[in-house]
Amino acid sequence: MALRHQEIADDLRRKITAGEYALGKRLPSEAALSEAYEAGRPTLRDALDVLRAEGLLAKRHGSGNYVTRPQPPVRYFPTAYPGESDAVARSPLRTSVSAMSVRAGHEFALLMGVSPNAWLVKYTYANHEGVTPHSLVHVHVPQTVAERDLREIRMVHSPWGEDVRNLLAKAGVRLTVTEERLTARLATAEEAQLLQITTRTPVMAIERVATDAKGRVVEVTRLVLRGERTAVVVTMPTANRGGEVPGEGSTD
Amino acid sequence: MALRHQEIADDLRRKITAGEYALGKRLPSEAALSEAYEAGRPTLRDALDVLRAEGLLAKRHGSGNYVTRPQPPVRYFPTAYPGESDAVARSPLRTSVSAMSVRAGHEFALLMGVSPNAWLVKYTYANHEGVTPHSLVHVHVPQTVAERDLREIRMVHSPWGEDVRNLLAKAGVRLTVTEERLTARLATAEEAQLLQITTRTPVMAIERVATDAKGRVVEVTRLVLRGERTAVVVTMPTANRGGEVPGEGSTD
DNA sequence: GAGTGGTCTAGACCACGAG
DNA sequence: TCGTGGTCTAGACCACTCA
Repeated sequence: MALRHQEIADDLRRKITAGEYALGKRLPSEAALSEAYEAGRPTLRDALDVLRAEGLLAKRHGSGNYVTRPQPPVRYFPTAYPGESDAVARSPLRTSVSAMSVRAGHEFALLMGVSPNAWLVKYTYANHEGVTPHSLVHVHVPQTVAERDLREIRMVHSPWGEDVRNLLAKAGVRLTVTEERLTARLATAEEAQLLQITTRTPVMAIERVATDAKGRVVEVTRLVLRGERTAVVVTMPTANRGGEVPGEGSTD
Repeated sequence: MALRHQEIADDLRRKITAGEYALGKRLPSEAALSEAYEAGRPTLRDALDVLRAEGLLAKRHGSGNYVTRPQPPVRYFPTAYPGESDAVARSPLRTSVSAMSVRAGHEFALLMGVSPNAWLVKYTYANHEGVTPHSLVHVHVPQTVAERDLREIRMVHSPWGEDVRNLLAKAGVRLTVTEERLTARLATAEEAQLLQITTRTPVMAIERVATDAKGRVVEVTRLVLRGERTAVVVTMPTANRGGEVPGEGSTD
């Protein structure tokens, strides 16, 4: 069963890659296209959604649908180390940071093993790719883990909150283990508004929990990244594996 | 600006969590609900999509919308080691495997540094969570990297293709580095059909590339996992970090 | 066969953006 | 101001499920 909006997407994709609709040019209006394809506008919009997800189209509200080329995605490396923190120079993102004090609340209390009334410092990173919002980062640190004021961030070394880790390091906090939990889901209504996307756009949601030598959770960070504009890269050496096939010694 | 389908979703969520619609019970039909809310059916269905993404609803074509509870997501660990491969016992997934020989083609030729005409062994893993398809895994291995026949897999140790790594290990191939590249995107038409989801469902797409000591790429695996049913967990020791704040020796 | 969800058309009104 | 995309209603037809 061929879906109508897929058929239309296939035809438009062909025309785009054939150059019939040139790079940077505006497509005919959705009304005109839906008439040309003898389709309803929702159906035609579903077709455009397919091409947008492929990076071939960009929508501009009030202006039109424009032909684009897929761009290489922004790369996110789990637990990037300070040594790599020229990341900000290589990153295509512009980052702005703010900080405020908040109460832990039940959710963070559970995660961090503190009282729900405990004070946290919450850093908010907003990353933009050109003028387009790309990702949101919220870093939470208990106000008690460092004696000096953590609120001050002079220079952004990474879009992903690495500066807070640097501040923690300077304050003598040694992180031992960082666990990251990644899911692919649709944007919530709030995220959609902040990232200027719709709730039908996939995002990569990451929860990062860092623990110090005493087992205390000293950083909980939540990241929401535009899914189709982000690649999470995990590189692991396989050399230190056991090397044995389990349950089979030399069954050659 | 409050969106109508969000308002309806909020109201339905309230009724579900309040027990007005009990767990396991069927909701009124979409036609009835759209009339009750004085909304169009597409709008009502958008509202149901929100609740489905939250794990509160499950759709059954021809039957109805049923109240469910969010289940803990399936966990995927990048480059799980054979030592952990009782994973299959802990996993809630049922796995079936098949293998076939295929030509590399241009895409894999580029990735693996082989000729497009080279033969690969392609393993396909289909994972089911109960009766629901959860994920698809395609493992590609050059037929030349191992002398023995790789086609035979006697027992599944992991839903993610770990068995192939075990076979490689037995054949004397030592993997040194594995890189995984993760993105969140919408399902393609083909994936949607195989996973019994719609093309508006987010998936976690993973490309895994394993290299041996000689720098050869000996395994390329593509995984497509239902996004809202999967958590990728990355745990990294932070102890072996440089520990220095870059560019600032003792600027205290 | 009756009822359900899956998809589509037709048409409307609103919010945004450029001239 | 006017054309654009964003959202919504109304109604239709088809495919699937189950009694």
